[in-house]
Order: sequence, then structure tokens, then C-alpha cells
Amino acid sequence: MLSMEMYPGLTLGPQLIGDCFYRDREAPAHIPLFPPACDVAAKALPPRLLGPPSVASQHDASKPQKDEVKMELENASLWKHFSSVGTEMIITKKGRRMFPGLRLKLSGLNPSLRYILLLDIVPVDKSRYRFQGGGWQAVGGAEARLPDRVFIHPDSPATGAHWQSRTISFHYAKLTNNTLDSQGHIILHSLHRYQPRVHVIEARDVLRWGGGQHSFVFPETQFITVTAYQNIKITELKINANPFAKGFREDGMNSKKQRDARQKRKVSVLTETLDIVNCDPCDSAELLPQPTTTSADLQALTLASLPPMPHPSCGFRPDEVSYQDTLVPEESLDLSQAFMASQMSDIGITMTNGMQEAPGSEVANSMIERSDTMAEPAYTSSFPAAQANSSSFTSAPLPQSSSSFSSLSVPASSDTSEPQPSIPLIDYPSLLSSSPTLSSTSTTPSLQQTSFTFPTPPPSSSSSPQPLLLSSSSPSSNTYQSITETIGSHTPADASFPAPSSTCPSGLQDQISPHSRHTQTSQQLQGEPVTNGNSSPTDQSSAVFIYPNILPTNPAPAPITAQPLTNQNQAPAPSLPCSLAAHGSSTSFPFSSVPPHMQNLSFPNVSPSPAHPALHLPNPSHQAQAPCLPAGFPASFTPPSSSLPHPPFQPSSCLAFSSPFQQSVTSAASLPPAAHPQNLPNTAFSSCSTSYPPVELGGISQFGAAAPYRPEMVLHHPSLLPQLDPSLPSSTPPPALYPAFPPYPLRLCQDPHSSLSIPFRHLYRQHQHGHGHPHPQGSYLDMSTRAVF
DNA sequence: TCAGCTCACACTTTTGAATAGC
DNA sequence: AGCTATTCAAAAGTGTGAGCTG
Repeated sequence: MLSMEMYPGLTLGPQLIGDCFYRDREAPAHIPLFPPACDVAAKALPPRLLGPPSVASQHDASKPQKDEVKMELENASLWKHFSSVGTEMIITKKGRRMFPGLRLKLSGLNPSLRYILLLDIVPVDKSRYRFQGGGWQAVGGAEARLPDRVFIHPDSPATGAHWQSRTISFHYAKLTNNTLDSQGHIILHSLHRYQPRVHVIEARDVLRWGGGQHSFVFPETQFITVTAYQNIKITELKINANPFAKGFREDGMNSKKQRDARQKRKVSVLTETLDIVNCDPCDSAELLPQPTTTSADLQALTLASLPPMPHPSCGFRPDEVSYQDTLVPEESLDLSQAFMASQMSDIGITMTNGMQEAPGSEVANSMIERSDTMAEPAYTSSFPAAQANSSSFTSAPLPQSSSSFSSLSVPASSDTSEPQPSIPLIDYPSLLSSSPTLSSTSTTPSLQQTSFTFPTPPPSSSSSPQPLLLSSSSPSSNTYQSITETIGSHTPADASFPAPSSTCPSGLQDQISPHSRHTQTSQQLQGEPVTNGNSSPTDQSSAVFIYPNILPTNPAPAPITAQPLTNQNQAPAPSLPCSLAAHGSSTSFPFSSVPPHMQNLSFPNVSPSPAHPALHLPNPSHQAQAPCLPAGFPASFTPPSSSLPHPPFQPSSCLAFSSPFQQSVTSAASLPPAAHPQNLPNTAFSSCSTSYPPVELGGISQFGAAAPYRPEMVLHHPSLLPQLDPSLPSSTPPPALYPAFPPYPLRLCQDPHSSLSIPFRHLYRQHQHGHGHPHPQGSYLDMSTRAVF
């Protein structure tokens, strides 16, 4: 289930609402892809079908070793170096990658189950920052929260074996400050402080958000967004650490010296051009390279005057400049110097590891990023300490103890139900530096145990949203593992990731098998190692993800009945009003922002057919109020900040906080309009979490004709759910697989369009061309519009 | 006036098509 | 004909700095 902290969009504050309505106006023809009926259906679903399996959680608790999921930040040292200076991330209109990138190591996953990895970035506080006096100062309040987007790792979904067999990198994720971004990049405000988060979700649960889900936060990955670097130290660090910026190094062709020389030469050439009379062909000879020249300035000048062809004497080495050379900076680069120098001895190792990486620049980057894992410099974040007055940092709820290392079981609703004004301000840097547990090789993140129930939010009267961070009332251990509270019910003990044979007609499986094969082929073509993932018998046939139906009639899903997280007040649903299940039409749904092999979501039971009354819930207000939202949902409701509370983490600490995705919008709605999330009472479960925030598939670049780079998978938080267009004609709906609300299996397909069912193709075209939407690539299956109904 | 943003620029790396060789 | 290795050009990523904007 989506927590409001995870997906602030769930709260649908004014901003989001406005956004939704804006979209609606702009695309009047746009039909909600995700039928509100589902919300209704979800609301009507019996609690046992919607909530996270508490029983499983308890069961898992008895077997702590089984479901403990660990995540390590492989390049933690690099991050800490940056953080010690004050990490800045450039954001541009076109999107900018993060550097350092998130390089993670996962363990504790079931090798045979498939998981989806998500990255999202949330504000740390509600402050805007300015670089003053050599440091960042909070100045004023943050700008309105932007639509939250989620970046899905391109490998998703992949088996646990796959994730655990390699370094996981999110370097494809891009950050932008373009609020109208259609590329699916993560939209951030400049001069704001953010915290990346990584979520691990069982693939088959991704669309139902009911299965085990783990969220991780690494404090050292916090950064401040900028459009131009403010801190020269950061610039130097980046230049020395990022291969793409090699040209700006002292010995690079784009170094300041070289640039100055070029500029000088340019002026000189211009002068010569103008002064034709005085032009002497021999004059240029003065600038010819002098092999014996040792003066850097002269060399630079010489280089500048050289023709494009590299000259042996110019200092330009076509061969890879050794890191020894490039990483050892000038005097001014004390930080990077110390750091890089400390890594030199390990480069060989890191290179070796890097070669195992996925294709792409990651290897190059990994060469550097990995190197950081070997050394552990003293880490002191340069981010301003929380200031009671100037920064909302102070207001952020803070985990109350260092015990947050341990994963927390979802606490009782009372755990965090009280505001935490009394929580001492946490000086993030100091905490980090004082951490005794700082790992020299990796960082174990804060862990956020969340449960997804998606797309069928548990209807509940529960009104208690779950703060992202829970005060660890029961830090049971110092382990950094999360305890999957819900995985048990959804995760078969065996490794099989079943296209539930028992529930899935063979016909469908046959139908989708080609996709499965195709997917594997695609992966191979992409050079992505198809590792253990396919070794599993289940994987062999499960390229098509048929999510176990959680319908009342479907016995497959395990005992979700007794989950403590589930809203016990959920109204029983004798029948599912949601038409999705009724038709049982297998509809391919392209996630443009999803990796090619994942671009299609098959909704076996989803029928876009307008014939289904349940799909006709075009009432915008309905969405706004949602099934989960009480009628009295305050229009002026202030979206609870998803800002991360200033974590009292210790640097390597695993801040375990239960922030189940099962965030109840209802609960948010029930809060005082101005309620701050941090002050919101914590509920272990949510009633209709996912129903509300419409899942918005933000920029689906894959759909675009010209995806600038590898498919990035960014979802708008409010719309992780593929939406269905009830108005679209349903052509030859496949036989219903499930009588009731469908589980939205994922269908793997290389070409999203080819596998699209007609209705969805139409939908896609509609998005792309239909109403003149500014997004040229039509990349947005912008689920956020769902909120507009 | 100035902080912040945009864009063009030069450089580097990555990627994939084209080609050659076996 | 098929496979592998090499070459090369285009695309993409990077920080810089001038110019623009509010």
C-alpha cells in the first residue's frame, strides 16, 4: 500500500488536485485509465483481500532469516564524501542524471520471486535553501510539492537472484526542474533538499501493493538540487569523479587552462582574420607544439592552437587517463584528493567488479563509484543542521532512537499517532559522523517496511495515515534487515513465481507465453544478463506475470485475513462492483516508462469496455473524494508533507521505518486540513491507500519515438496503477480469468505497441495525438489524470 | 542589482552500425 | 553464411560561462 510519505500524491493536496484538474481541462477527452470503479470495488472488497497479510507478517517474524531483505549502498563512501561537502545535484530542463548514482546491493530476496525496484525522491523538509557563506542555509519555505514520480529500475521485474547477483544502479534516472516534463524524469524543485528512496516490491504485488515491500533510505544520499553548482568543492568532486567530466580536469582538454587558451586563440584568430593585411602565415608557427615544453601554461596555449588532431605533446592522451592521474587533484581539491587517493589501490578491484555490471556508462561510473566503497573517510554531512526556526527540518518527525537500524514491524497505530514536537532536533551531520556503525564498504540504509496493496486499496474507515517514519517502538535488533511483514501471504514458500496455474487458464498462459519468451530474448539482446532469473522453472514460464488474483473467489492469495495492518473496519464486499474483473479481458497495458520487457501490463480481468457500469465513474469529485475519502474531504486539505523527517540516522544506519504503501488517503482526509504528515498518527494499515492516489505513469519515454536514453521508468506516484479507459471499445475480450477484481498481471513485451490491445493502442494514440497534449512522445500514460475523474 | 535559470559550447564516454577478417 | 573483432560516427553526459529573466 502506498503510504502518503512514500507517495505524497496519495494525499492529494491542493497542488495535486489542481494538477489533476488542469490536466483534465487540458485533455477533456482524457478518460481515466483507472476506473474509479476499482476504487469502489476495492472499497467493497473484504478487508482480508486488501490489506497486508498480518498473519504472514507474524509468520515471518517467526522465521526472521527467511525474509530479511538487506540493501547496501555500494558507493556509500563516495556519497559520504559528497555529503560531507554538501551534495548538489544539477537539475535541468531536459533532465540530468544523478552523480553519484545510486549503486545498491540487495540480499535476502527470494531468488525465484520477481521483484520490482523503484526509486523515488522526496523532500527532506519544507525549506528552500541558498548557498551562503560557504554553506547551505535554509531560507524560506519550500515551493509547492511537485507531482511525485517513481523511477522503476529498467531490470524490473527481475528475480531475486537477478537483483542479488549484481550491483543495482539507478543511474538512468534523471532529474528535472521542468514541471511539465513529459519524459518521465523525476521532477524536483531547485534549491531544495531531497532524499532518494529505494523500494523493493514483489513483482506480482506491484499492482496490488499487497505483498511484501521494503523501502530503504540512505541518509548520505540526500542532496540539494541546483541549476548550477554553488559549492566549488562539489564541482571539483564531480569533475574528478565523473568520467564524463574528465575533460574539465586539470589535465583535460576542457580544463580552465585549455579553455582560456582556446579563448585566447579565438580572439587571436579573430584578430588575425580582421587584420588581413598583417596576416602572416608564419605567425601561427609560434603556437606550434613544443615537444620539450614543460610549462603547463605554455602547453595549454600550445594545445589550444593545435589543430583538432591530438598531438603527442599536447598532453592529451587518447588512452584512458589513469585514475591515479586524474583523481589526484590540485591542491584545491583536498577532499577529493584524499578520497581518490585512498581509492587508488582498490581500483583494480572495482574495475573488475564493474565489468560485471550492466551495460552502459555504469561501468565507467562504477569504476569510480565503486572505488569509494573501499575507503571510509570520516563522513560529516555538510548539510545544515536542523534549525528550529529557519528550517522545517526541525519539524520533521524523527525516529527516536538509533535503534531505527532495525527494521520495524509495522507499529500499532498509536506508535506515531502523536506529534513529535518533543523529539530533539537531529543534527544530521553530527549523527552521521558519530556513527560507530558506519560501514567501510557499504551502507545499510534505513529501511522502510511498507506494504502494497495495489491497485485495490483496502477500503477502510481507518483515517490514520502512516507517517513515513515510525518511532521505533520496538527496535528489536540492530540488524539492517527488514522483516517482511506481508510477504508470507503473497510469497509462496517455493521459489516459483507462479503464473498461478490454478487460477490462470492455460489458454491465457499460452497466450502470454510468447511474450515471456520474447522478454527473455529482449533482455539478452539488450545485453542484460539473464541470470538465475530464468533458471527457475517458474521463471521459465512466468515471464508473464499473472498476479494471483486476490478476488474473493480466488483462493490463491494467502491468508490476508488476519493481518493486523488491514483495516478491520473495511466494509465487506459481497461482490465486486469493479468491472475490471468481470470481463476478464486480457488487456495489455504499456508502461512506456517501464523497461521493454515490462512495458506491458496485462490486466486479464480488466475490461475497458464501457459496457461495464463500474467503469463509468467519470466523476472527478469521485476521484478527489475517492472511495477512501470521506465526503467531507476538505478541499483545502493540505497534503501532508512527504518530507522525510530529519532522520536521526547514523550514517550507515538502516533507518527502519514502517511506511507502508498502504497509506490511507482516507486517513489523510480525515486529518485536519493542515495536518502535517509528521504529526499524523501512524496507522499500521490503511484503508484505501492505493485507490486514491491515482497511479500516474509519468513520462513514459519508451512510448516516445525517441527515447533519449535507455528506457527510464518513472511513474507518477499517484498513478502507479495503469489506468483503464472504460470508454474504449473492448475488442474481443479474452475470457475472464477472474470473476472479480483483477490482479493486473504484468505482461512482458519488447514492443509496447505491438502487444497493446486495441483499446490501449487507441488510448495511447489518444494521449499522444488526441487532444494536443504537450507531450510529444505520448509518453505519459499520465495516470495522474485519474485523479481528475 | 542580483540570484537563479537557460542555453550553447567543447570535451568525454557510450552505443550501435558498418566493415573487415576468420 | 555465420561469427567475432575492429572502426567510426552519432548520441548522450558533463561542467562552463555568457546571457537572460524576474
